[in-house]
Amino acid sequence: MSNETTTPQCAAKYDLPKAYEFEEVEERWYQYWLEGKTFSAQMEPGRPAFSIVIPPPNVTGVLHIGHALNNTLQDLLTRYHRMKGDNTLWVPGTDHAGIATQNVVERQLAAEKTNRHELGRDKFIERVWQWRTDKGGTIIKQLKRMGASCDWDRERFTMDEGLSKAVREVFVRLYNEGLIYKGDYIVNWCPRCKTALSDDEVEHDPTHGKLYHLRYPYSDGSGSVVIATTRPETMLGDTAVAVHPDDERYAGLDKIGIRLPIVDRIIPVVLDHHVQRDFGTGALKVTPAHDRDDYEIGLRHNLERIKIMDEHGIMNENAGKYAGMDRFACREQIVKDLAELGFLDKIEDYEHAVGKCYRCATVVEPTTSKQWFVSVRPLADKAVAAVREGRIKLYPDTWYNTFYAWMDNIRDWCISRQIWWGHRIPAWTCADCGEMTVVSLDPTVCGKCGSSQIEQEHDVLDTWFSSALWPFSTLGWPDQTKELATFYPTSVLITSFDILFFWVARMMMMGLHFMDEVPFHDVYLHALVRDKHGKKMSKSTGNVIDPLDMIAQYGTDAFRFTLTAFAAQGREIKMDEERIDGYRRFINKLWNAARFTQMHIKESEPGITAVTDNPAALALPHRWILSRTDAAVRDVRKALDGYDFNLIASAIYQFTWHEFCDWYVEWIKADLFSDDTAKREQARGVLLCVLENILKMLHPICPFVTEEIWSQLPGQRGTIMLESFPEAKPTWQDAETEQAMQLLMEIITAVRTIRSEANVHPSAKLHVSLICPDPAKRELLQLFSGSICAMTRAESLDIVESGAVPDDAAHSLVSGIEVVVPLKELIDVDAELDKLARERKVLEQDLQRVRGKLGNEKFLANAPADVVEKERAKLEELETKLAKNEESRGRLGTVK
RNA sequence: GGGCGAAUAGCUCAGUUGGGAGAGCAUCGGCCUUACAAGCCGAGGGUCACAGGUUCGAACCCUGUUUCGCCCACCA
Repeated sequence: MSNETTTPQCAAKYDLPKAYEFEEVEERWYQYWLEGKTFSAQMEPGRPAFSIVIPPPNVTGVLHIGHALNNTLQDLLTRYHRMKGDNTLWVPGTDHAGIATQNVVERQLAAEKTNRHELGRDKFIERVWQWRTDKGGTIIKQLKRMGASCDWDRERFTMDEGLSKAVREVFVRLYNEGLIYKGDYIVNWCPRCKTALSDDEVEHDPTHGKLYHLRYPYSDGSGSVVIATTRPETMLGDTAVAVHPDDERYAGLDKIGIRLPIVDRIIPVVLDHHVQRDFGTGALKVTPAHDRDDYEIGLRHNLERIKIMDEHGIMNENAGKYAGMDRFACREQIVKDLAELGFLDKIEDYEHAVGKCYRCATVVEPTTSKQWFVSVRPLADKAVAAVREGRIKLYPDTWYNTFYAWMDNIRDWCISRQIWWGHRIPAWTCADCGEMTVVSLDPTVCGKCGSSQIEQEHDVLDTWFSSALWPFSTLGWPDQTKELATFYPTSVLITSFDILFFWVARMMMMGLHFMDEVPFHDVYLHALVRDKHGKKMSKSTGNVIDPLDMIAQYGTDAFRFTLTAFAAQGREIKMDEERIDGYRRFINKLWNAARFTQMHIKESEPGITAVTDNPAALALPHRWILSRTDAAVRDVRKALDGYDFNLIASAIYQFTWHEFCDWYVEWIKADLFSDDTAKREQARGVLLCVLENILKMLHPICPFVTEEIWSQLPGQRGTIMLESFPEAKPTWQDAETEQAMQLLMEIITAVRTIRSEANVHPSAKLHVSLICPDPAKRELLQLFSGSICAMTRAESLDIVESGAVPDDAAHSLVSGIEVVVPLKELIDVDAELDKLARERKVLEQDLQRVRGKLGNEKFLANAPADVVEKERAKLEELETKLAKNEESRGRLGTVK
């Protein structure tokens, strides 16, 4: 053993065990990387930079398979660019997740038989921070388990001091620009969370409900109109009935009016184009305080807004005798009462979309309330322009249409939330003059009159408000930092498509507005991970795959490889555990290829791979594998640069297993055991070189196993993480060599097929003849007769220019070469005849097609010359094959 | 209602400027062969959803239909 191998690795050199054991390896290497600060970014403004900000998981989160996918893709890009030599930064962090986190802590309090109101606001906030310190680090630990190479010294939290400063700065500036306003509008209200929700935070679930048909009498007693509703309790707040202006059924009704049952209020009939004449009876009850559309109708016709519920979803004093009832209990009661009074026409089963809180699934109640809004139109226009001009690119490109459509219809963004955990709105109202002071530092007096009687807004900001600033707030904005100069705009954002509008679009708006520059150049939107049947994973269905289970069972690398292999653009991901196991086998295969390499190259031999510098001097199989390596490198780089993650995985898999292991390693075994030093040297040098290239290409996907193997290879080695990523090598490209190898491989496969079909035991020695009229090919075959014998386990090999095929031989034709294997009594004549008959059928079909083409004058006239030439060559080959087939059938027929 | 996507081997999917249908897994047969039985060698298997059209030529381009999935939307 050489004593040069004194590199202070994190493990001593050892003979690799027969199977890869990932548990210990993963733990050990992650620690090594952390201690070596290998993930740290440098502040070098000049150098090409690559930066990603993590989509911050909720601080309450635990790693689910979507995180696993998302972070695997980010890590593999980060590692790729780091190896390419870019100054690379991946910013990690978590989101304070207002409602979600508050819910968690409130549940804790409930278990302690108390609640936040008893505790008071300050104590409650303290309690949340405490929770964050104790439990908030879970997902970060899990990301480390995934191998994430984030710059952990730069971990950020949306409630950090720095980020909070950014939030206030943005709020104040937008307010001063008139882009933030406060007003009484209809919003989605969650009676459980007791807060307003933005439109995006409401999910519409198809729900089985009832459609109630209520009869409203005309005020003059001359008749009645039937209206339909799914929420009959809201009739208590009705202030009009609307009909379409052109609806002749109700002509003149607007002059009369309606006597509202139970309430006994006279309400007007208004004419509004919004009403769909063909729905129900074409008459619509209007409750401006509890329905968005009705709210707008109300604005158009100056209708009174009567709120009939409080913030808990309990009927209020305006509900008269129903006051104090829960909204759903009230619904039942009111239907009963209307029925008794004869105002209920009928009840139908009805399936419709019901809006629910995305956090707690409570049915939201549209209601009017005072809220803060962002005027998004001017901000959205900038974002749309940036995307249209190609300054931000979306992958896959199918998202452009959806993006534009959504941005065109965007409504103002309700940013106030009536909870405690979050960034409190920096606005103070003066008790004396009533003016509002909006400043970034807490004021002591009113900005208008100087009074000290000021009180801060109680509401906090929507969580997505701070997330929208993430790409620049994490880099130190509003200060002019080196980080911003070096890493903004970030390179790419990788996220799930379901937060394209929650988050991605808003980052574009804020980034463009405050940095005057896009927040990222590329956006890669990946799919949702579903189960293997394509169903959404959910706890209730019981089809959830827990990433930590997968890691424990198959190892992080196998899991990461699987996620990468599944990540095809525009495809949903149907996760199948069997695939993970398949890729675990792949990693084990690689491990064993490394073991094999290590067996032959134990000691450090600097310069052993120098043989690859002059490929022309190498024997054919070496030239071939180098040419194939070059092709693989080009494929992998292209796929990486285009975010075609599935192609990265398949290119590496295919090359490693089927070209390197199956062909190359098998082929060079004889050389590795040879007495010829030169032969041995070449084989060892190329073997090691190609393995190294594979490890480097694979490292971004499978960081652990590649690092472990790398450290066990001979020579003084640092971490593979900081090696340079393989580049295309034009000197390795060699089409002629690939063609020659192709021919040899086809011959070998032909012999193996004959062998297998005739059921010849592998230990039974064979004699093979090759009839080859082409002198150049004959020379090639002669040169590699040893390899052909070894790969087919043939005892002897004759290569002749011409000759007759013996009666008892199996044979096939490959590229003009006749492969003949005399089988004596081994041959199964019937089976052979069957096979020939099948082959003949195929040949005749092919011939018919080719002759048809070549007989078509239009084809000859219009098709490119090379295509015609190819068809001619094909015709010739098919004719030869058919002739040989006839010959064989005749011969075997006589044997029989 | 509008938009987007998908339909190719038993399953999951490739198939990038239109030119002889591929991979992995599964299945079947044979093998412990100087790294790997977590392996090796070989085989079978497809009317490229359907119907038209363009073209010398279509899995691919166009039109329509069917089925499935997703997103958006103010039919109460």
